[in-house]
Amino acid sequence: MKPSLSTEALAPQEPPKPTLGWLLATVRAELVRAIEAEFADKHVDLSFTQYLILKKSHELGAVSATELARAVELDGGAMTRQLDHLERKGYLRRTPHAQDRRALRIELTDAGHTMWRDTAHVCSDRVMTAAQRSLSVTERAQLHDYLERVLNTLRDKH
Amino acid sequence: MKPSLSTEALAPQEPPKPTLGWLLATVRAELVRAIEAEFADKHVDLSFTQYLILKKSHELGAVSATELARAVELDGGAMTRQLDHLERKGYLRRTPHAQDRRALRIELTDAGHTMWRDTAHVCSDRVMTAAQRSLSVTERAQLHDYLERVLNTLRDKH
DNA sequence: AACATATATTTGCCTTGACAAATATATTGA
DNA sequence: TCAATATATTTGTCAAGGCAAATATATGTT
Repeated sequence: MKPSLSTEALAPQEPPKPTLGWLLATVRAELVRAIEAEFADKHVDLSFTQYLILKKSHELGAVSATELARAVELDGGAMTRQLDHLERKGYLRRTPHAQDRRALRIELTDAGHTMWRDTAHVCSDRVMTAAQRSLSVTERAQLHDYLERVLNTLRDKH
Repeated sequence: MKPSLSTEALAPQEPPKPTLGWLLATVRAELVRAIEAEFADKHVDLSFTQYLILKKSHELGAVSATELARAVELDGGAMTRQLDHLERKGYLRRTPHAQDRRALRIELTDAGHTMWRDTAHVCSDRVMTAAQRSLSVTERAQLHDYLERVLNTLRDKH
């Protein structure tokens, strides 16, 4: 490689000095990457967002698109498009709501339930468990607690 | 609001049950939002990504676009476009590299240095400090440590 | 009932970033 | 030197998500 352009000598410093912000972004990105890699490995055709939608759909049962969007914190427009994808893949279906003709009833198909229980859920669980294996139970609880406190501070609920 | 479509009664459960993944995503998103809000408040016309570029540019001095892209972990193509923006705003400049005619030398202008030191840096510092105010020094170190360990596990070092 | 307002979904537009192709220049090896 | 290969930057294309407008339907008010 050419001599560096930098005015200062620079060490190999690959991690750009782990600030809290950098750590949060990087750990999150690695988790998403790992889960998507696990999906690819098991020939599961799901993006991370689609995985979140299946998960919430399984948790909540039949709900409207708007409720689902709120639950996964996704924009309504984006939700419409992801529902298109997931419907085309056969994992969920849109049914008209019986009382409210504006609304839909989004629910997993049998294939969707099976995919969730037997595959997607297993993949993500394996990754999340593996990711935390170097932390003791106490440390996991502390990590959780610290992050919640930072979040509460940011949202100003002291 | 209409009666819920859900098959189960659902409590107001606004936080969708804070998993580690959710906490990471949410804390990070809130930090970015808070910093951008602080910028808007101080009439600083910078996106979060642009802020990262100015920061690295200040840290590293004159470097090539590729080095800068690696440093902020941004795609090369995306970097080109952000450099366009930042150049148009007058915060940095592209100079041809003396020895390598393929490469550029990216460096802050005087306006860029001033913006960084007197404004952007101050805004982000205030936010990051405030965010962590509910954690003791020890707890901050632990949070840092736990996140690094999770990251190392994910990247499979040791 | 008629009207104003609120909500559910869809669609269009915009920005962002990843990825790959294109172009220009460097470097290495025969 | 010439060819093969590697690198720096730019550009095109694509998918994703945010936001706002459009459409359909509900709800509340007079």
